[in-house]
Amino acid sequence: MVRVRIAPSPTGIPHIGNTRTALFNYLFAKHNQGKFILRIEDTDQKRIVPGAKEAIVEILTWLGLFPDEQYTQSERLSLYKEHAELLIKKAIAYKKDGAVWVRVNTGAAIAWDDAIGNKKIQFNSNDIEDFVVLKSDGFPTYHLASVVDDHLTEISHVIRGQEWISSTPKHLFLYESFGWKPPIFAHLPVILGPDKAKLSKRHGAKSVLDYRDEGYLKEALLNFMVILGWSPGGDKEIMSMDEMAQLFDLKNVNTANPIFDIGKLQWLNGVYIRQLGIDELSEKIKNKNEKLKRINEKIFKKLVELAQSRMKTLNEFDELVAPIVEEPKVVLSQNEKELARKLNVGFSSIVHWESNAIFTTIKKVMQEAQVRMPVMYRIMTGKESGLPLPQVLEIIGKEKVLERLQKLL
RNA sequence: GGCCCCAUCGUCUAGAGGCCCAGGACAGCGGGUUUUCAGCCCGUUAACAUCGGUUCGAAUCCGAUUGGGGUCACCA
Repeated sequence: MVRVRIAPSPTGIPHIGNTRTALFNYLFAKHNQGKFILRIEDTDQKRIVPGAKEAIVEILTWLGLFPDEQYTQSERLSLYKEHAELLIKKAIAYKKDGAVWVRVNTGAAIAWDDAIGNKKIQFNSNDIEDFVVLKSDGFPTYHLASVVDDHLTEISHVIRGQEWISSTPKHLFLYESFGWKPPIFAHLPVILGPDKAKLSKRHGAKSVLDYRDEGYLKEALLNFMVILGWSPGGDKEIMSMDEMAQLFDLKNVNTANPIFDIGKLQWLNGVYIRQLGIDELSEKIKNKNEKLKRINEKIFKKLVELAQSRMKTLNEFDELVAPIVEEPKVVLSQNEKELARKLNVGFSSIVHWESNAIFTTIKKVMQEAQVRMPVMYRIMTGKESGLPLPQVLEIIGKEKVLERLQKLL
């Protein structure tokens, strides 16, 4: 029975790195009809950040990574204490300054077969220093708590970041000391920033909640994270969660550290936005911006249709629609004023105000003055590009359009 | 620095000895469609870190070098 776990500590809001580890664990569990377990590692009281635990759950919920079981280490303190005492009894651990330390046997090599890259990793136990298992405040350290919990909850595979490789010998030593069979370890390469340094706040280390708030779709984020360091082989890269779970295998997780590339995420987000139906997309956009709920439903959908292929994130809708929702600030040159005057005359004579007629007028003015569309855009919206102009003007309405032109002259 | 991990286009990757003078995707560049910008379609630039082995044959196996990363807490 496959049982995996993620073990976040509530000391911050999960970023792409942590979350990708969660995803890989989840996919591995689903692929093998196993269990996906969430364990909150709140054993460092000083570093706990209020709200972090809630954020972890919120992110997992948003992404659909629902845990089958959940544990919290601060509720299991007696368990760790018991086991620390057991180690003392076995003369493997000793007390010093109120803490319980473990001395690793010297002499023997400590090795395991890592599931990533399918290779053997070996340490010399002489290189491993004594370490604390129970702190003087009575809380366990990660080393003790995770080993005890992984064993007690029958974790079969520990899939975690590569930063844990150097403490794995300690864990293995603990397993051996307790007489327990260790799980299979799989150490995932860490995600690097564009500067090839560890992911920092400036780029990908933003909280996953930030990406959601910026208008990224969970499907895009999930797809992005899964192809960062994993490939099903061949050319496939757009996948639904079900496909990922079906295809996922630790065997083809890459051994090298991938670099976070926001451009690919943006592209993927665009792909998923374009895949959405208009109703669904409208709903998502409205949920992000209350103000938009005031716009007439029919017009709103029309705007969504026009904007769909032009958005990389949901939030970009606001900017695309700005020239319609609010009066743009435009200052025109003499030449542009002349064109505005011509547009004014042309538009005034349109009886049935709709995009085709509007466009005919715009084209006429452009032809006469030998100018191109960006000029027209600037006059009407203050920007040189945007949603299709005739449609935009149709939506704004004849009266309002003429009013705007009036002011420009 | 010690220990450990890693190394294919700028980026994500395919590739598990001959199918590879290395394929796909993003980005870039060029063109087409056109109502600007997108989108869509077509084309294009660009990589096996280096040096030694092994082999009839190496991106693929081995070693060294170089480079990058991780870790060295009563943090996880």
